[in-house]
Amino acid sequence: MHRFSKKVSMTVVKRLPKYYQYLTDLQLNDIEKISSRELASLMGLTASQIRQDLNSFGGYGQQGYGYNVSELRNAIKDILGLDYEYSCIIIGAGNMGHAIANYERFRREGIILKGVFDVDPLRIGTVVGSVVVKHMDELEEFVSQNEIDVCILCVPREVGQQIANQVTSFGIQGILNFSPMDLEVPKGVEVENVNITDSLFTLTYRLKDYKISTEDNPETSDD
Amino acid sequence: MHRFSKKVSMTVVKRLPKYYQYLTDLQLNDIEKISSRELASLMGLTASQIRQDLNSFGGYGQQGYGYNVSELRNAIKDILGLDYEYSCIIIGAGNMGHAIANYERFRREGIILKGVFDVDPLRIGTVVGSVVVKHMDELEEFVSQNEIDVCILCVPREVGQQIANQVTSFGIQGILNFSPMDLEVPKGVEVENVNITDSLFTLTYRLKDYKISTEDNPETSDD
DNA sequence: CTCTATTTTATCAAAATTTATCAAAAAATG
DNA sequence: CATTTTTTGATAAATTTTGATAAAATAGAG
Repeated sequence: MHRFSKKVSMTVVKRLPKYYQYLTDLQLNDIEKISSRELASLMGLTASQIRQDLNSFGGYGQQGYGYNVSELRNAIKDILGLDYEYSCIIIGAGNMGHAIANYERFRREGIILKGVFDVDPLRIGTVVGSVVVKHMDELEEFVSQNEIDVCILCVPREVGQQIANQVTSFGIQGILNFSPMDLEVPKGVEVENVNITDSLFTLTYRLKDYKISTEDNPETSDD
Repeated sequence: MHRFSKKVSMTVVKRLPKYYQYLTDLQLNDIEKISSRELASLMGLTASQIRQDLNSFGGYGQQGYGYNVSELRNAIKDILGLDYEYSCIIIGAGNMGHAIANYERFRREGIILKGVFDVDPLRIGTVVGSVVVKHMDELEEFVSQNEIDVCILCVPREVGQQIANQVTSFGIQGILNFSPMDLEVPKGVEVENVNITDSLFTLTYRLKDYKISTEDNPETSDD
């Protein structure tokens, strides 16, 4: 099996969830096969890129036919690691923590919420997404008794790094980081950032850009 | 006047918010100047890339000195369009809508929340992030009376496209989309997606990847 | 005021990514 | 059953992005 023989670039990996999403939709609509050309038009990519992307994991397509939707979907599901069930905890039971805890999609794909932690006495003991919020003091013992794969960090910037230090020292290897900052983590720990502010700012950039390029005479003078 | 003469790639633009963040932190720590080498080490980039990135907007640095922190920060702030005040509305007053509405950082950078809309009778009339939730039926009139730059979409997948159609037909040009789907929008409308599921899945990919690659070969790579 | 150490800017080379092309395989057609 | 059409996978070409370095400019020391 050559599937994991050569390293696939992160550029390609970042597109995989989108493939997975579209294939899931196609399957839900009882569509059995799809060609790279059709999928490209659907997703707004080039057919060539799709073939190249998919082929970096193995030959899932068939010449003259295309790709079998459910087969390809299953393959990508496995490639994304979704054939495995992940245990996760959420740290920070604020609005963002709530939002994630109640995100149905995560559970459906096998990401199981095992605990929610906070330091605010008003939050501790309340139920968030079917689990009872515990105090951070209980985190270490909890992690030692439950194998936790992923920590979803929804805490303020000021404490993000400190909590990341804690959870990694307890052995957690994956962090989905909603705190608006970069984290320094030990080798072997994977961090994926969701930086809402950064996203908003690229939007404002594009809005401004559009305004300027559509104005005839920009009078931008600063010195 | 070469500043807006050649188009800057999205790859570079996506790094700007991060520069802005780091420069803000430096300024807060009363650091007046910084060289590309220092900033590179701080941010985990190469000095060369930083120089190239910054120079694509203009000569903010000074040879033999480096970059003046507050000057560069202001420049990037303007480049990101943050010299302008944006009016925004949130559609969907669920947990995610709440989370965004209470995000202090947005207001601080000049993104002003003007309204929150939903269809759930239980939510209408409640206060979210200092504004009262209105029914979607009031959206059109509200938008016509208040110039709204950005719509933050926090609604379920099923209604995302339909609501995007509405808001764009009312003249809104920018959408920050938290609904887990791609949106089709008229030309001139800018959409920035924040897809939490996609982020989680790239994390699970990397977790699995790491597991597999360390089973036989305990060599690790860093970026 | 001159000299040296820094550090940007501009340029070029290298690496990575995307797109295009095409032979080979499979399916569809008649 | 031969022929045409479709479509992949592989390779090549084009484009974009990154990294390295020489040239130019500045600060600071003496």
